[in-house]
Amino acid sequence: MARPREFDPEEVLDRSMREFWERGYRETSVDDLVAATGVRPGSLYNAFPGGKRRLFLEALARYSALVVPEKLGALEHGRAGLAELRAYFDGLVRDLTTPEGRMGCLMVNSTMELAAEDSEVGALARDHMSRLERNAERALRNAKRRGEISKRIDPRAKATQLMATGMGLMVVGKTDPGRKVLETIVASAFADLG
Amino acid sequence: MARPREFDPEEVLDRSMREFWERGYRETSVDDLVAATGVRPGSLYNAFPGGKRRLFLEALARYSALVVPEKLGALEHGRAGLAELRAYFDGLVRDLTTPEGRMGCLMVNSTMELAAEDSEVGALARDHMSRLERNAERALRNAKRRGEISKRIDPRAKATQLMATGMGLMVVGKTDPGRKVLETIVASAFADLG
DNA sequence: CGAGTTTTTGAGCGATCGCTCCGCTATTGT
DNA sequence: ACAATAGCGGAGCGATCGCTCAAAAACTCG
Repeated sequence: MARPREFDPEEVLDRSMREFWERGYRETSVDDLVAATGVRPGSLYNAFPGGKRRLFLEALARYSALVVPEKLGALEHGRAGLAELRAYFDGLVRDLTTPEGRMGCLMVNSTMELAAEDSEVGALARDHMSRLERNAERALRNAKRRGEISKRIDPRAKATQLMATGMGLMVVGKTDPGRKVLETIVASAFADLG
Repeated sequence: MARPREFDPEEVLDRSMREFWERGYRETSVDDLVAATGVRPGSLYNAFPGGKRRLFLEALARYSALVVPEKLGALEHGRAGLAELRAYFDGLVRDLTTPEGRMGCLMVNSTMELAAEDSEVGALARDHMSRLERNAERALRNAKRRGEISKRIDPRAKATQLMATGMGLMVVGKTDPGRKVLETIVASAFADLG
């Protein structure tokens, strides 16, 4: 072959993801990425043909594959029930009340910034939401079967509502509203399950 | 005096607001504003000292003063009850299912784009949310007093939840999810009021 | 009609944008 | 050792960014 690469593309993707997460797509310049990764423009464009946008889309995919599962935690498990569902939302609230956690969710940020104009981002955004919805619905079904929640609950509808509640938390969280507000939102969404 | 202005500053503000609404703050260039308003850079900077950012902040204020009341409708009235509260959310759903309505709410868009970095935008965002919350709370109090909703409902907490639900609708709406999803979100949020 | 004041106009400032290209360097296969 | 190959380094491309400024123009005064 030839001269080997001096950087790890996955690490570059990781650092780029962080940059996009902190600043958003448009506000992150290629110079920012160069500074964050230590990889110069020529090498960056050689390793990621398609430039800044492709790098962003791959960073989004990586976020979905690595960061989201971390946030979902036990909820993304077939046996998850009410406790895991609630733990996920409590985790969101906890994150949003820390300084670094206020960057929110890269997926939601990107949805607001780009989903309307970039259909590829729009598709990833839809996938993300339906993933949250599916996990919530399964947890609600398990919870219902185990008697953890009322039989009156419609898992499908409630899962959709909880997904939207998560989205709402991300918006409200951007205004640094204080932990109590966020806790009230979650508590109210869970209040009618009993 | 001297040479009179050839444009109406309020109309310029209106058209600028539309531009920021459609494209967002960063994606709207001064050239875009010049094209949208017909006012050239020199005159624009003369009429709005502080440049693009000040123009944007004044456009935000104008949105809050003119567009938001239109969307709130009868809800922003002292006697509003359950019907007006529900009508507001039905209006949101209706808007989000039209092509032009998918630009969402300028206030929410700006919150996501700028609230974390621009404290002036952050303050306007907080004001906006507390305004929605106050209106919802008053409507819920009226509804409770009139027996339109259960006595078990806590108007404060439920108002906070409904405000967050509105924010969630704006995020979900960006993905063009179909009317049914949005209706489910609203219906679920209102389901436990009875 | 000037004198004085403010607006309009349009060129264009320096900075930054995403990106390209080429000479150099490091590696592999023969 | 030497050609072939591919990544590195970094200067710099044309375009666009937000914004400024001097000169021409349009008004109100005396």
